[in-house]
Amino acid sequence: MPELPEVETVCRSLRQTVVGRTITAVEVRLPKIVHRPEAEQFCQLLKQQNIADVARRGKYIIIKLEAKQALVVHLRMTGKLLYESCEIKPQKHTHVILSLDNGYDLRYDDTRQFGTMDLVPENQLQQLPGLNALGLEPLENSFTLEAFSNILKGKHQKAKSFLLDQRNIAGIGNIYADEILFQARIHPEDTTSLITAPEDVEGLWFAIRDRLCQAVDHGGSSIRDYVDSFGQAGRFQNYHKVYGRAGQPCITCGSMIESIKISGRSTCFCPNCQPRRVSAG
DNA sequence: AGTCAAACCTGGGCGC
DNA sequence: TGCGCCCAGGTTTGAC
Repeated sequence: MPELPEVETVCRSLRQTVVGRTITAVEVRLPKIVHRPEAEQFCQLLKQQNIADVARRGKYIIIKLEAKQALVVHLRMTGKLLYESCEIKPQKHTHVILSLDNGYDLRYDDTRQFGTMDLVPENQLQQLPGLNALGLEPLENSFTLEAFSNILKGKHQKAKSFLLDQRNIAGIGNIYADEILFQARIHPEDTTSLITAPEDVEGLWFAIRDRLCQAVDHGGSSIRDYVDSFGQAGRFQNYHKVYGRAGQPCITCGSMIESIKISGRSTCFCPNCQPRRVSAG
């Protein structure tokens, strides 16, 4: 479910609610969600800590604590961070509960149990596996056309694989990869080495920012599970042009949207609007 | 270096 | 109603 726009929406909602609060109690109901430290120590270390800030890097949520520790949460497919009254009964898939000092809880809920939590000293964030290998942050000012061109240049991946590879650009998942490639009129199986024309490179760079920004503005996309920390669904699914539209006519040209598999991921595209590039010769 | 399949899990949707 | 199968927004690992 959650890609950059959804994770950003969760972070924004958490900033309104949990920053400044104190964690009064911690309950880990499914220990495997907590990677480090071991669950018992995790609870001990979090208790009585004050929440200083909430940040995002790629698809990671970083809850910063005043004692210079950071709680790093990855939602994977079905994870949710919910801000709920402690009087509401925890659900079947509520795995971690942080009780706050105002009668509310910050709860981690995850049907498929793929998500992770790590509590690390803030100065060791850069060593956390996964977080330490992330590429450019696409909504930051540092994501310039030049920086983007430089990473594109050295790669020989399929365009779709390039966008999904978190070491290149952080935060893009299956939905937005398809939407970005449609806007940039690039075939998902074209290798990045074919994307050399300046207008193509700039078009792709622009599409990345544009699709992600638009999605953030609409509170992300809710396909099945995603909600923000208030339990609110996103609205950007209403603006998807190719994702989930296989067999339906293209919004731009009326051709049938096709669905193929690229490294196991379903990929929707318009064969007319996104023609294959052919290498010279 | 790049690609792919499998693994981690539960639940929804489909065909029979 | 129920069973079996396939599918799902992510990441890591190991094999080719």
